[in-house]
Amino acid sequence: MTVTRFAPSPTGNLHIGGVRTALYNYIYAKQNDGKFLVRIEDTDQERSREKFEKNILDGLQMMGLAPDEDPVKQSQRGHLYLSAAQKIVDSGLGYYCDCQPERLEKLRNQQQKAGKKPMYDGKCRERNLSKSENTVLRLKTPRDGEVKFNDLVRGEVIFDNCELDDLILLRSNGNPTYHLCNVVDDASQGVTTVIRGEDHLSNTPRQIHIQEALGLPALEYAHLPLVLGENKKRLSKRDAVTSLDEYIASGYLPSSMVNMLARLGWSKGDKEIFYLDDLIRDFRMQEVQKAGAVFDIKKLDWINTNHLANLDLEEFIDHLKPFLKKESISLESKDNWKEIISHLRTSSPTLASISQDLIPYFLDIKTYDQKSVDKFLIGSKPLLEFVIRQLELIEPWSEDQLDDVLAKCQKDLDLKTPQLNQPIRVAVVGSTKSPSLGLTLSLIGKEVSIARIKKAIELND
RNA sequence: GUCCCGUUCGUCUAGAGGCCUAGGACACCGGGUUUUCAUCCCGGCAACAGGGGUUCGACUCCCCUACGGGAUGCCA
Repeated sequence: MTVTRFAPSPTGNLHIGGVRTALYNYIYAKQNDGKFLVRIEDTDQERSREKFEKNILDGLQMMGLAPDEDPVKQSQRGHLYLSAAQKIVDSGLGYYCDCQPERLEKLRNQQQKAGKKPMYDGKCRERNLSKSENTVLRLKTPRDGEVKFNDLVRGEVIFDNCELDDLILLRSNGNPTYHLCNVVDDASQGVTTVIRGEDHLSNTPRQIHIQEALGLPALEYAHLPLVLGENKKRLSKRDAVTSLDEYIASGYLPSSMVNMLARLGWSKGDKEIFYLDDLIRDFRMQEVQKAGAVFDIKKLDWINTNHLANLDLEEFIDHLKPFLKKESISLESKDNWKEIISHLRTSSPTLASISQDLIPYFLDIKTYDQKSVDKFLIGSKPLLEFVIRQLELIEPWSEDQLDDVLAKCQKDLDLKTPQLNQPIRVAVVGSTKSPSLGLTLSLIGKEVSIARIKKAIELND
């Protein structure tokens, strides 16, 4: 059975690169009727935090990428690594080394200066040292030959063993290193396919050597191209929003994030809108692009617009509610809230900005758009006074009636549509952004509309 | 520095030797939807990194250069 895993280290909040890795792991497992597992790689005690672990797990849950088994934590399986290390020692494939960091650093510098690849020189390889307080355990890496593995996105990948040195398995403090843990855990969790970022490509031959020393079966790999920022560099907190939470807080739907991340580095014909189910059906790891891909927020906006539009009204409102709360908008404060939402739901690409757009329909106008005021409100006093007199007569206050009256005003005043409508619109919603004017006024209601136009007139004085 | 991986419109990509006058999408620009924003529709702009091969023929195969990324840790 195919078993994949997502193995984040809890040293930060779940970031979108991680989400993509998890997503591809999840999809691949589901496509093969396999299992998707999560492993928390928290061996870095300095930087690992419980809250990050929670954030990662919650994030996956939210994205619909829940693991098929309870996540395991490396910090709780120390014995596994130690016994694996012992096995390597016993089989003579590892050795203790007491070379000091200072010596190693000097060595590296020299090698680099000489134009060579920095590598441990194997000084202790045949010294047969036994374990002591400041020895590390190293793996005896084969000196010649090559390592081959199959990569689902790159095909066959080959590394020369002479490029690799004897890596450290156990630190001098006795703790296992990342590579050892990783290999041991993949084996113990029954992982068959390792799907991870391209930054791990050159780690792979090292890990294969550990597998071989432990007599473990070979795995299948897929190294994903990295998610890049606008600067074409690996997406980093420094120059872009990286954490999933922030995207969700801006009002992007989880399904939009899935769609966006899946489409980054992969495509299927002309199709652009995908949901998780579509991906499980259509995605092919072999079709994944080899080069890194830039994360384009504009494309995300467009995708989100589509996903939002595909929601039915009830679902849409459920997603919108937390954002309304942030703006202190309560739907119940208006009888016609359903009507308002259904007309405004496509106003902006994110739930957060839609909520902003909704403010004038539920609360007082918070801010007037200065440009709109300058352009349309200044000098509009006579016009607005005229309009108010007409509006006050309207009964019932319906879109049709409003359209008629507005058309009549336009004729009476001999104005073009925007000349009449824009000042009214700005007076009523604070900007030029709103549905057609008759509809806008009907949604806002007679009393409030007239009050706002009066206020706009005062503003004019 | 060394090793590895990569390189098609601004961005995401299609393209597995002739179907390519290089296709789609986002963005952008212009037009339309009885002249607000958004939506929607129509149209436009725009790319095979460069140089050598191989071949009747190369975006597609090979080599070199350039550029970008990754790895070079007792981090993961």
